[in-house]
Amino acid sequence: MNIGEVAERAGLPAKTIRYYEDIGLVKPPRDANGYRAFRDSDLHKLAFLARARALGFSIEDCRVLVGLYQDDHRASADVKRVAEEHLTRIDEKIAQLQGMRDTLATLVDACHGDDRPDCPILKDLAEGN
Amino acid sequence: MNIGEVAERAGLPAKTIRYYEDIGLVKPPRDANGYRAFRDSDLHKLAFLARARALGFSIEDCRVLVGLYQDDHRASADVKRVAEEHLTRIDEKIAQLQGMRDTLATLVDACHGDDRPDCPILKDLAEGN
DNA sequence: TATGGGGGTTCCAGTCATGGGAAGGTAAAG
DNA sequence: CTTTACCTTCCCATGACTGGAACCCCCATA
Repeated sequence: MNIGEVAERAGLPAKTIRYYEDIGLVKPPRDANGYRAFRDSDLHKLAFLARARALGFSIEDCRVLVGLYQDDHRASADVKRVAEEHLTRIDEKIAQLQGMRDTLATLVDACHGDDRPDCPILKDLAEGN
Repeated sequence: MNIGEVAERAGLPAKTIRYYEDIGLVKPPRDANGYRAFRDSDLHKLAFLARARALGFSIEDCRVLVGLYQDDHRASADVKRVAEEHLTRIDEKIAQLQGMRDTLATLVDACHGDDRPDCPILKDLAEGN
């Protein structure tokens, strides 16, 4: 398989796949013409990566997860720990965004949004209450 | 005021303030020795920027907001529009994270987390359901 | 046999909003 | 005078790509 087909099937841009090779996540062999010759196992791994990334795992987390995936003697506890830590980070991020959202929504609500200059949004940013 | 004091009072790292000057957000004059000599208005603007950034506005949004803030003839509608667009982006981001969170929480829940290799998390990543 | 199109390749630069650290000048304190 | 604490500029790194240039390769058609 060439990179185009793999990109299509894994749901990743070709650029991203080249990048993943660059950082050692996949190691497809090369054809005589220099083209990457992806095996089924490479495609499989890339699809795995695509899904892990879609769940927000960092590249380094992905590296760990792929390692665990390929290790028949892994302990599911190790996988779970990685996932739990990621879940915690996501929760923190959501909480942070939610805080912004609430403040922002209050301000937007308080703003008339007409052609006059008075604006509680700017007032808040300027004075910080 | 030197950069250290301004950093302290605006709640921004000195590095960040230098960066903001670099991209034209603030333009403090210089003393004879080359030190930045911040005026009250610079401090005020930097505090404004710090709060806008804390609400998640991008640097470009901040540039617009500062411009509106300094324009006595602004229409509050213009401010409100910027804030509403930002609010929408935040809501999208929260929804996206919430989706990840839910999937992840389900998977974590389903994983025994013991020393055996069977793991629904990896299974999901590998097969994608 | 040219030529055109649609693959593929590498390499370099840019994104966003900083942060780290080096190398050096300056000011305040003891 | 020396130490210490600032300040300056400059360049590199981050994460995870994305865009683009310049070039190679394979196949089909006129």
